[in-house]
Amino acid sequence: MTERETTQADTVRLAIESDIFDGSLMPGTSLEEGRLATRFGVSRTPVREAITQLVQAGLLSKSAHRRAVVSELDPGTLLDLFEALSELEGSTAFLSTTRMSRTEKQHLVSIHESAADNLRNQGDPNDYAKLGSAFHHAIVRGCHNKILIETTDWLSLRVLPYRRFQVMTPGRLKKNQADHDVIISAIVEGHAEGARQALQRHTLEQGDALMRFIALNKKKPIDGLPRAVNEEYSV
Amino acid sequence: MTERETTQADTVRLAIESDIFDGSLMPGTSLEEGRLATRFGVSRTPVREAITQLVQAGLLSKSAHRRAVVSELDPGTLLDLFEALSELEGSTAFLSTTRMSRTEKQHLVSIHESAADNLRNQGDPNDYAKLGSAFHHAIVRGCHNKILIETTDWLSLRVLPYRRFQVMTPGRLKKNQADHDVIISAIVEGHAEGARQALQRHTLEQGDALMRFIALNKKKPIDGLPRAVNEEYSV
DNA sequence: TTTTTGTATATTGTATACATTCCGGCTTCG
DNA sequence: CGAAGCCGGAATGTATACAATATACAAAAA
Repeated sequence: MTERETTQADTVRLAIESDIFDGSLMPGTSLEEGRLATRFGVSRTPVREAITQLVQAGLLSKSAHRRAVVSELDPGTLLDLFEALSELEGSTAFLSTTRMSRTEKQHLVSIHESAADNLRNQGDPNDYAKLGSAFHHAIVRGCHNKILIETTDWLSLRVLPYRRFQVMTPGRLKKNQADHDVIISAIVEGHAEGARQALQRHTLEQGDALMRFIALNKKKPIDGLPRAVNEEYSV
Repeated sequence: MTERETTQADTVRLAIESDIFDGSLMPGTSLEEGRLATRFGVSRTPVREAITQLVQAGLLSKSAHRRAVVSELDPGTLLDLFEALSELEGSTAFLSTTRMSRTEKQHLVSIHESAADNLRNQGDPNDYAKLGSAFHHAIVRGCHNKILIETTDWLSLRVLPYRRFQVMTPGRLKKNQADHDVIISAIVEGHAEGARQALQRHTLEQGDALMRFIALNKKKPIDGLPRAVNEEYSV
C-alpha cells in the first residue's frame, strides 16, 4: 500500500463535496471528525485537513472548538450571492462577446440548439438542466480570464447545494430558453453591453425564482428541503 | 495558563500573512513546515493547518509532497486579476450609487477631501496611499452586499503583495485624484452607470501602471522586488 | 565531461496519544 | 416548578511518532 498519488485529504474532501452536492449532506448538518475518519477508514488528521479546505471554500462553516457545519445560507445572503453572481456572469458575457473564438461561439450555439430540441421534444428535464449549466459555463469560460472564471465558479459552487431544489416548471423552461435566445444573439452579433445586461438580468431572475421556491416550501417542508436542523452526520 | 481564545493555527496564519504583505516573504519563497513550527514555537500540526488555509486563500501554492510556495503571479495572471477586480469594483460602484446612506456618502466625500488636502500640501505619500485605499474600500462596502464585498476583498488580497512596489509619482497622484473626482461626482449625483465605468477604468489603469512598473524594474532588479528565486524561509 | 542511477537525508503525509474545551444532564437552590 | 451552576463524557486542538515521498549528492557509465 505504498503508491499514493492523490493525498487522502483530497479523497476525503472530494467525498464530502459530492455528499453535499448530491444532497446527502444538507445545509445545517454538522460533521463530526471522528465518524468521518472511521467512515473513510483514515485518521482524523486528513479529515481535519479536508474540513479546513472546505471551510475556506465556503461550503462549510466552523468556529474554534465547534464542529463544522454545512454552510446554511439565510435568504439575505443567498440574494447577495445571486446578485454577485449575476454581476460576475454579466462581466464574463461582456468580455466573451469579443473574446470567444469562432469555434467557441459555434459550440455555444450548438449547446443552445440542443436545449431547444430537448424543449420541443419534451425531453428529460434533467438533461435540459445540464445543457443550461453548460450554456452558462461556456459563456463564462469564453472570457479567457482565469481569475474571473475561478471566481465565478467559486460563487456558483456555493449555490449548488440549493440548486437541486429548483423545480423546472414548463413555464420557467420556456422563459429560460427565451432568455438564452436573447443572450446568444447579443453575443454572436457582437453587442457586448447587451450580452452583459441580458445575462446579468437572467441570472438574477434565476436566483429570484429559486429563492421564491425555497421560501414557499419552507412552510410546508417536503422531503429533501434544507432546514435549520442539526442532524448528525453518521456512518 | 489554559486560556485559549484564538487558535494557534490562526496565530500562525496571521503571522505568515503579514510577512507576505510587508514583504518579508516575497513571491516565490518556499515555506518549510518544520522551521515555521520551531520559529513560532508550536508543532507542525497548526502550521500545516495555517498553510492549508492560505493555499485556499490563494496566497500560497502547493502540490502533494512539495513544500508550499508564496504565490507568484505571472504577468498574464496579474492582468486577469486586475481585470476581474475592475469589473467587481465597477459593480460595487454601480450598486453603491443607489444604496449608500447619506452618512456613508459624506464619509466618502471627507476621505476624498482629505486626500485632496494631502495633495495640495505635499503631504506624506504614504498617507495618501492609505486614503486611496480607504476610498476604494468605502465604495466597495457601500454596496451592502456581503458576498460582493467578500469577493472583492479576496481579490484585493491577492494583489496586495505586489502593491508595495507601486511608486507614486506626482503625475500619477494627480491623475489618481482626478479619477476619484469623476467617480465621486457620479456617485453623489446618482449616475450609477457612470460610476461603474469610471471606477472600472480607474482600477484597470491602476493595474496597468503597476504591471508596467514591475516589468520595467524586472530587468534591473532593485532591492525588494519579487523575483523567481527560491530562497528558503529560515528563522 | 556529462548524464544517469542508486542511496542517504530531509521533508511531507498520516496515525496516535494527550490536553483543552464544549455539551448535556443532573443537582441544587430560589 | 424553573433556573443556574456544576460535573462527566465526548469532541476538538495540539504534540509527537512513524511512514511515504521527494531532494541532494555521490558514484558509475556513456
